[in-house]
Amino acid sequence: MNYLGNKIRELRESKGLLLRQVAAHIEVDTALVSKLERGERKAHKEQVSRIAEFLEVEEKDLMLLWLADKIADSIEGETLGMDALKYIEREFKR
Amino acid sequence: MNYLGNKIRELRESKGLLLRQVAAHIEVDTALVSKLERGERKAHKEQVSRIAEFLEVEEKDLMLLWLADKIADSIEGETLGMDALKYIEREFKR
DNA sequence: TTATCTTGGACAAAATTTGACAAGTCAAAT
DNA sequence: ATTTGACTTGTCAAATTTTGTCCAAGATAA
Repeated sequence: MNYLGNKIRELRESKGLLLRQVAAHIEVDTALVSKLERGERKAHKEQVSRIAEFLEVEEKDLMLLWLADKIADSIEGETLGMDALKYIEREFKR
Repeated sequence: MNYLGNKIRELRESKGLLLRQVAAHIEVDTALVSKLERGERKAHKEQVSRIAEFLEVEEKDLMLLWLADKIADSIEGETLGMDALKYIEREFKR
């Protein structure tokens, strides 16, 4: 899953920014940012913060997507995925 | 989180079985089974299958808990965890 | 073309996970 | 008090996964 990457790309392009500008801001190679946007690599929490800062969006908004990706990845291809989600939600309500 | 480990221990003890018997059946060290039950190590999918077989419960039942642990671990300590869960569920319904 | 932006692949470095082994605790039995 | 059996804990190297860079190649626009 790649909710965060898609969002980042959308934001970046809507602002007319280049990969290398984002890369410079989070101090990594341009290729890596390309991979983050396409979901080929996972961003670190810290990187998400800095990207939010650079793209001028609420850190919380990106962090939510970052977490959503983590969850989605953890159950990808699992038939019981949905059941497990429900189970967790029920358990958390205690 | 350790839904699976707790369940395994509960089942094993209710049947009066020993760690080393489970260990023998899934072909690992006894210490490892101890760790799996206490959540210090994560079981492999294949190991879950064999444990279910040995303890005579539906594989699905244990697999659900195994997945639940994965999800729980992926969001542990995250304030936005619940929001992310909801987000994923909504997305999945499409 | 030429310049600029982006992507893909290969790779080493770094981080994480894994499971065995040995030593440890503890309680019950002898 | 010692032994025995069940379980736990610490350590460690091996295996696996993840990360990020470099560089070459693909796109795209001017």
